[in-house]
Amino acid sequence: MTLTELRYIVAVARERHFGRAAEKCFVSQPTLSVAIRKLEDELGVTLFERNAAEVTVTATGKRIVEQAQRVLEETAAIKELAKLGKDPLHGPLRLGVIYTIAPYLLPHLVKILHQRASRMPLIIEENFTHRLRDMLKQGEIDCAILALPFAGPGCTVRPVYDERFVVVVPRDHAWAKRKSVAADELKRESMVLLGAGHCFRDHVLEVCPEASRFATDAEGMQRTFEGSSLETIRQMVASGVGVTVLPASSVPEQVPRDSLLAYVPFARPVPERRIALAWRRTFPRPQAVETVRQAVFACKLHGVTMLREAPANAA
Amino acid sequence: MTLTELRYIVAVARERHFGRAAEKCFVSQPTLSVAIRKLEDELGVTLFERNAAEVTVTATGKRIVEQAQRVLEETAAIKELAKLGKDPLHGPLRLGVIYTIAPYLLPHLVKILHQRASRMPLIIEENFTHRLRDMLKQGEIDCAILALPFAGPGCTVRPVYDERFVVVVPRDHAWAKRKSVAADELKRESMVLLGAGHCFRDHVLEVCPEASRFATDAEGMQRTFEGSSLETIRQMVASGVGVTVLPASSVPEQVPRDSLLAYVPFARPVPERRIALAWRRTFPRPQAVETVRQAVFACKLHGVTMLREAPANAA
DNA sequence: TAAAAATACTCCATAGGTATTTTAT
DNA sequence: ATAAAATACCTATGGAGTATTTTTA
Repeated sequence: MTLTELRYIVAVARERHFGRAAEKCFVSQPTLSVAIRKLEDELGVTLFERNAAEVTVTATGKRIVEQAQRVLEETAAIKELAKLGKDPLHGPLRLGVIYTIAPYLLPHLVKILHQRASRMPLIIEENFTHRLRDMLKQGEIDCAILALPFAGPGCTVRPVYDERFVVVVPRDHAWAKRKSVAADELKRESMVLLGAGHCFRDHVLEVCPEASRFATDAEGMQRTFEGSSLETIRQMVASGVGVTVLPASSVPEQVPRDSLLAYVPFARPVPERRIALAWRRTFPRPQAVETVRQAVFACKLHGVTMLREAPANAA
Repeated sequence: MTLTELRYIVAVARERHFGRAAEKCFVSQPTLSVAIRKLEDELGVTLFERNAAEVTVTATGKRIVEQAQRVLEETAAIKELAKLGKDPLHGPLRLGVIYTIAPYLLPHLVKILHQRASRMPLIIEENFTHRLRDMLKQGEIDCAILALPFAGPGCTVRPVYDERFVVVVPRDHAWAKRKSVAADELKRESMVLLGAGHCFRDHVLEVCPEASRFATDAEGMQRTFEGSSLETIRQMVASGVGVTVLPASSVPEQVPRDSLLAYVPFARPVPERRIALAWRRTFPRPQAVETVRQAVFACKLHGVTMLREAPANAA
């Protein structure tokens, strides 16, 4: 049984005439006759009664023709689905973002993408880098925004921006009024770090290797603390537990007068992290990804350098 | 797009592996790859993301695969319908019967067919011969029981029984006690005939050509009357309008003691009509028709001679 | 290196064409 | 005699095969 044969029997049932039905199907009359005979043989049923005068549909034929019409309608729906699927900016895009980027980038990104690709809603997955890598591989998300270094199997990775780190201290801290702080000054301070699993924790430890979970001071007092999110850490610093380092995008543009916190730039060389967009090489909507990339470039973030002319691939 | 291709994509979506999917479809892996590539090209959409590691279904692919499954289910229903349609004794049979046979034959016939082919309900059409011929031609009925002569275009006609005619007179008529009446005796009587269109009217007029709508007696009194059905005629005779001729099957087996009518056989040669079963030569359920024919033979009708060994075709 | 899909090619089944015959009115 | 479907026969597309290559983890 073929879809063509079904189209033929529907045409014959409609026209009640092999010749005219053949015309409607843009085939010759013998082609139609043979095809219908073939289908009748296969089904073991006579669908049409042929008369020199006219063609009539048998009772079984009528039922089968109706069913054939249903089949053809359903196949037409496939073509419709395909047509919709052709527009790469149509249909949801599943975007993964690491915890230390999501709350600060997404408000900008979502707004821009909503303007530029309104028919492409974002399904957002906030998670750790390693989890995003797995989800990319499994096809649970389509692309991800995360920090380098990153290597996903079968993934293309393109850097999108560099983000400077900023020192955060309590308002009454000695550094609060300083123009800058050097990285190695941090080792004398009590520090608040993100918990394990966050790549940003590792970045900060690179800047300040002396901090670690069980670091203590000369008197044996604990001097490194952990928070589960950047916002938690910020609150801990505000309450005087210690100092910390945050990515620039998480720093408010205007620090309120009554803020308990002060944000101090690093002295050169300013530590920073490189943020990238990653997606499966095989993901069939590269234009959707490119649209996201361009939207990231359009985000207005302080302390961030967009990498518009980035080289092809980077890892 | 072919049904085969749809089967392929459903298999790949299920197995998430071209090789295994190919096995399930009993084809080689390249065959499957090529077919799916072809469908993707035709639809202009990527259905699957291929990885060395694994195959994942795209968002559009998922929708299309679901729709493909629906198509395949509907095609399976076609096969089911065909299977049902294969049994010639399954599904209704549309049977036409002329007015002067239906009320007397059908009670027997329906009972027998209900026993012999319970899955073949009869759709009964009671009408004039000429109307039944048209309906046969149009495929509005499948076969018909009627009186010869009959010629339908594209029809096979087989005689099934001969039915004697019987004279019917009022109880107090001079012939009421006679053993027989000769046909030419009728011309002296007032007669009640069926209305125009009934073939039985013509049969009776062959027996008694002197009767006609405007026949009058010596004094110019009307002597031919018409009724619209055999039962109406019977009542008119009972009320004393005249005599009539009925087919034997319409004569009650037991005449009630208080009947106002008497039934008198014809003297030889007994006039009779030949009843036949007719159907379109192209009707695809000859066994259904044969079943009806055999069922007619099994009917117990008085004054009727079944033609079991009838010759092939007769007109 | 190994596993999987893609490619190259070959073959044959069959869908479709044209010309003709059969059939029924 | 005519109109319509069936049949005969031919062609070419493309579906399916095997062997091989490419790809990527």
